Amino acid sequence: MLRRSHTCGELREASIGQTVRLNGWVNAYRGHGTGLVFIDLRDRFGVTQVVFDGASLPPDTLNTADHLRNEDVIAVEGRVRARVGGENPKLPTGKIEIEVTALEVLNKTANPPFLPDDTASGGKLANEELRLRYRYLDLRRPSMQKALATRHKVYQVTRRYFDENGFLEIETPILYKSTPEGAREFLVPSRHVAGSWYALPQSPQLFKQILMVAGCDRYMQICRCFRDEDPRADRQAEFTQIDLEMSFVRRDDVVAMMEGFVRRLWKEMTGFDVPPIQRMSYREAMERFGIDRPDTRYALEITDISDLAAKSDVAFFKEALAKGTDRPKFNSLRGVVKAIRVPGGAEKLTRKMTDGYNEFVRGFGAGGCAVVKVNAAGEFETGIAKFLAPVKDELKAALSLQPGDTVLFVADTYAVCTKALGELRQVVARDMGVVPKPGSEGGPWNFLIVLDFPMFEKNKETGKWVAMHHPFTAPRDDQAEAFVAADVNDEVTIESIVSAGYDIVLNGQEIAGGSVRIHDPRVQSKVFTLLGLTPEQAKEKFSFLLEALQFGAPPHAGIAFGLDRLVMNFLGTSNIRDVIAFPKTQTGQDLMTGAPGPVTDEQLKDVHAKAIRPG
RNA sequence: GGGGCGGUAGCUCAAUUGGUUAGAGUACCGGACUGUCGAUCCGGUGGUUGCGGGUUCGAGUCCCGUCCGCCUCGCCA
Repeated sequence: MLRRSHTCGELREASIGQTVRLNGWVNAYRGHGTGLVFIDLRDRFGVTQVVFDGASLPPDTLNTADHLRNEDVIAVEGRVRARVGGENPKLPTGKIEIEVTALEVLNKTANPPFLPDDTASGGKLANEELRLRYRYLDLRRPSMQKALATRHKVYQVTRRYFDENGFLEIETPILYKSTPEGAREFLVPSRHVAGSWYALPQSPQLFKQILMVAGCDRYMQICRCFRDEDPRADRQAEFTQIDLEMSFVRRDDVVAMMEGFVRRLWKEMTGFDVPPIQRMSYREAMERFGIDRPDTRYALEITDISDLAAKSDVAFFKEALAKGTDRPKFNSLRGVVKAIRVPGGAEKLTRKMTDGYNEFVRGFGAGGCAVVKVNAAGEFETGIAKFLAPVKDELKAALSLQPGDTVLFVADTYAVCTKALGELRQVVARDMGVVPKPGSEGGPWNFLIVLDFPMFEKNKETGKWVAMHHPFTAPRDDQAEAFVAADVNDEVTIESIVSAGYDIVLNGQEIAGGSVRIHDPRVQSKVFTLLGLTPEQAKEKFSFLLEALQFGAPPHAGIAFGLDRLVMNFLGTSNIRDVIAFPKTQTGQDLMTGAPGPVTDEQLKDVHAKAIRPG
């Protein structure tokens, strides 16, 4: 075999005159069969034009070259020369070509179902189902190669940064014990212990805390996590986290370490200098943006106008406000009226759009979305305009309204209003065209650290308290004593306790989350009590961790980044499958391998399991 | 589990209100062609319209069921 002396991406004018050998795939064929054939030869590193000239080649070589087709694998030997027919500015190698003296066909291809060409004739990629079926062909596309390389670089920067900061990379088990709260788990039957099962980890949470007890001081891992829940565009059942934990630290130490990581990562991946990241409390995020991961690249903030609404003549405002004043904060059934001012919305938001908003907020349980426009004269128009007359001036002042604005109102309980407007805000932002393009080209990177989450929230159906992060999340340092002292039936106080948890939000997307962990047994037992776990039940579920925490656990805290989402941001894609080499579909299938697939009765017998086949 | 969109040649798509033999580009095969770079020109092969059923004189088109893919709600401590 003619083994390569160079890759297909590296030859330049400086190499003119050299004899070289290239290996690669035929990316394009342009033939003048009787005497001249051009082949664009491709590998992971680039494309180089090679020329077969009938004037200087044996006829059979020219004939073989004339029958080369896309995706054939070949080796050529030849001389580098300046392009005779003019440069191709589209290629980095576009100033040179290889005048072939020898050709070896390493492997002819079957006719491929589609070509791995980002700029395919017709301009469109084959549909994703087909691309997943033939993943190895799709991965040959330069943009997919770039995605793999980008992901690789994220691994390298990550390992370097944490190594420099004294972290040990430690692997934790994939075959793990089921801990049934949280996400649904994938299960693996045990052969040795009949009737017992492993679970695949949702995250290495408990192990990394144990590693702190074990004196590892600082741990990191780029680890696979498994959650058997329905996927989304940015979510797969099998995904990758950058997982860490630190000893002898408090909240701000971890947050600072994370901020340093983000700054390093963005600098190395994009050249962007991340400015100091703003902090925002959960409460403020919910009040101003209606969501715990606000996209702060645009305004469109939410304003509570309950007081003014009470003085208006809008019947459904008053109905909503009458819904109760029972509890003052999160998850509240208190009736409120909230509004979003949309600058310039009067012109841009069509009736069809605003009708759509009405439907949209109903999906979150709201009765509807009222729309009022501010005309050139500064007067309210459409919908409920005349019923707002009594508070017209106050409302204009409260929302800083200008001619040409549209105002969107939702009236319902605090919880429903907040959720509905928080989601609606994002739709309106897209409709108004105020969302900058994400990705490394053009759009700003807008980071936010969200702090002071409530420790607990009420489950809507059961009415029971659930941990907002997880049961080992500590209260904020200044809240611990109040928490220990609090009456478990005092809902207002319990709800007001904030945790030492933190999320990092990028352009409205949660890219990392973590917390200081509980190392005080009094606090831990109070948490279990609130969650409705008896000491026996808690021990049953988390025995090894609780036991470990008794033997000199250092104060510790950690965080995990969603690696897939980081890579998505660097590539500017909203499709998580673009950043995973072998992703799964919405039903968790791998279209290339056919997983999941059947197993034999013998295999099942070995693991003491029996399949229930639908039928 | 719910909602939405989609499935027609290897691929990307078209096909009028239900109407004759389901078309185009591309790929592939054959031919022509010595400076192309989405090469060009000529010719050809290629179809269980995802699958099953129904309505109809007649179904790619309408109806029911089902499978697959994508988006989304629930879910994801």
